[in-house]
Amino acid sequence: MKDVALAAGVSLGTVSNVLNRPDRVSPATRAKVEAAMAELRFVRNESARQLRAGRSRVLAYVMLDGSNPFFTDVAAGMEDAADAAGEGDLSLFLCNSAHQPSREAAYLGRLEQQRVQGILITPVDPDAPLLGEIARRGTPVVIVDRTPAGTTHCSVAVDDVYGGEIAVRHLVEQGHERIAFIGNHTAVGQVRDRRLGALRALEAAGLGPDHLVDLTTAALTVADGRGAGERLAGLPASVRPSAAFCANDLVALGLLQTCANLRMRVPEDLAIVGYDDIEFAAAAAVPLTSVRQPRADIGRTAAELLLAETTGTGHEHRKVVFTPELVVRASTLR
Amino acid sequence: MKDVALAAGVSLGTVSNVLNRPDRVSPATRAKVEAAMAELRFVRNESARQLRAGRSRVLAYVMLDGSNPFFTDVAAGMEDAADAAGEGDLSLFLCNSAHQPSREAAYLGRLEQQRVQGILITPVDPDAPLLGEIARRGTPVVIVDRTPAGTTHCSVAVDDVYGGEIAVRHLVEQGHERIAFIGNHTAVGQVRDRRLGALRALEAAGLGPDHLVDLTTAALTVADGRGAGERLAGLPASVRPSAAFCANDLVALGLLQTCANLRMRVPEDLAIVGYDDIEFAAAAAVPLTSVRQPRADIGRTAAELLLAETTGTGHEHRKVVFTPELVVRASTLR
DNA sequence: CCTCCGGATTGAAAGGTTTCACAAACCTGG
DNA sequence: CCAGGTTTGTGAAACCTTTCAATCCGGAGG
Repeated sequence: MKDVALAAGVSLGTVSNVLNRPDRVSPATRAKVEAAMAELRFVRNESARQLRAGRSRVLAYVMLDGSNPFFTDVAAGMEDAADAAGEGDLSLFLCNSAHQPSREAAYLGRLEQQRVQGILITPVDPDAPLLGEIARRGTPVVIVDRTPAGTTHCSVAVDDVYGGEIAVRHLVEQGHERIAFIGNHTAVGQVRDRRLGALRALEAAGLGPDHLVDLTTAALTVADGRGAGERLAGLPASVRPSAAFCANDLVALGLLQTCANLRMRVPEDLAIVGYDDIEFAAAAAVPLTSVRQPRADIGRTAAELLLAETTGTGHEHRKVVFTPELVVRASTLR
Repeated sequence: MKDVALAAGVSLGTVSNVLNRPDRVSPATRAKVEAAMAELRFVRNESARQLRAGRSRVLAYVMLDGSNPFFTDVAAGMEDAADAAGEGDLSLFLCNSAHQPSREAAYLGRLEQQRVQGILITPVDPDAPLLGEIARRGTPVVIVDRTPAGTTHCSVAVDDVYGGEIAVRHLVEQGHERIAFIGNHTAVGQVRDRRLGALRALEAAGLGPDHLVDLTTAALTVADGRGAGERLAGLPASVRPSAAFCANDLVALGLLQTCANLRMRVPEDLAIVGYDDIEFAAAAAVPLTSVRQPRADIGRTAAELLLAETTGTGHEHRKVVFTPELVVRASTLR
């Protein structure tokens, strides 16, 4: 900027004014300065800018799994919200923790040091103390697609119990009485909630919890789905479920693939319900019945909550919960 | 840092030493300083750090399409390379241009102002002058999965002509003589090259260019594939191709879906070859024959080239070209 | 002709770190 | 006990902006 000022024959302050308050400077000077900037190939230094101004124009989304289309769709919703709100002055950076707590922590540290305007995150563990600390230190954090126990952040999630419920209710209505649950459910969290919903639906139909057959996987990938499919096929016919409810679509697609390999017909031999309704679910071997989450809305809402927190005064943390819906396709309709 | 220095009873320079050269400071003082940092919840200010130090510890990948698993897999390869090279001191931020030149330009501007260490990009237009300007101004740029005409950057790409060639050679070997090419080929670029390879394979088999039937799409999405499928099905039997080579897997999956809807059997009525071999290709309705690109290697190599450029002295720009391979599955085997 | 006003421009401080020359304290061996 | 060397610690400059009070200038009003 000093060089530009020199070249244009004005003071440094004027160059800054051209950049930040162009209306405060006469058209003639502005033209001179702009010419000098072009001439010298001036590029603003964002570090200095941010250091002095104190604020940053960057949001970040720390995704749990960049290779799962669900999260990239959520991210797309955030981008829309940021574009709409920021008047081109706001950008969203994506970080992929790939389920690794260490990577997640590294990104969070970096973002906090960078003094980003706010952090959106689908965390490995929504109750990790680190998230609360960051929020307390002043960087707003919004939890996406998870529900934290505490009240230090806003969050946006989907009613997973209800999602599980409608999935299994549908299967029961189709006449299934033994249903596999395929996923990595733990004591808390999303997958547990989906399973809980499944149990509720069974109960509502007068079927006990023993009608749910757990096939536990390590994670929720296509490969896990394939493995679970093989285990399922290996069960004796007397106990083998006639339907499977998968904790996400990747697992369901893997399961579907195993079925194709083993010549099990879907839905005749096995009905399948997935979760997330990613784009590929509709294009699958047998188009997949799935529980649709409003992906873009989740992202958009999360970004809006974050922006409200950074701009608004007297902010109250909110927990938004969306309601999923069942999309019925061939994989459950005989 | 001033506060920390005060609290620990040392000078500001010492605090900096604890942070940057811990071996230069005695264990006792270091402990004092670290205690003060913890007490005061000190978070380093990256802007000031970068302003003074001049260097940044951030790489960025500007993806063309975040919702295409191909690019997220490429990004994963980059992350691995960054982790390996940076000793935890380097992070990769992802930006999604979503095919929009304006968004791409906005990200590039932001990244340049941020003085990131380097930019990886799959550009909308690999020959856009902006990229050259950025490189000339000093931010290294590596072009990913595209081949720029000029020589201002390193680039990593895949031999698309060869990819098209092996795809269509395979179809010809399977006895197909009229082959649809589904994609948005233009005067230059990737899709054109794949089509060119297809023509070569036909020629090598003694079949003229009229044996390739162009079904042109607007973009390369699943929806485009569906649309192309409907057009293809509408062709009179006399001219309808018996096989289709799709410019990417998303298109192929869309096509496959239309086939299922219209009761066209794959591969009996229509053989299909995709491109990219994304994970979902194997899990599709009929497992998809596809041209596999070494996605993670592309990303890894690109990041390594970028890092070599930033660290090494006397850097020469290189263009790395990988060779794709055909993965044959049920969609072409009758 | 003078005063006053408003818009345009200026100059300097401030923001939080790194770096480097330098000073202080300590240790070694003679 | 001292010269010389090593280890620790210090202080100030520099990095590039933004911001704001202060100055300048031309013109309108009296």
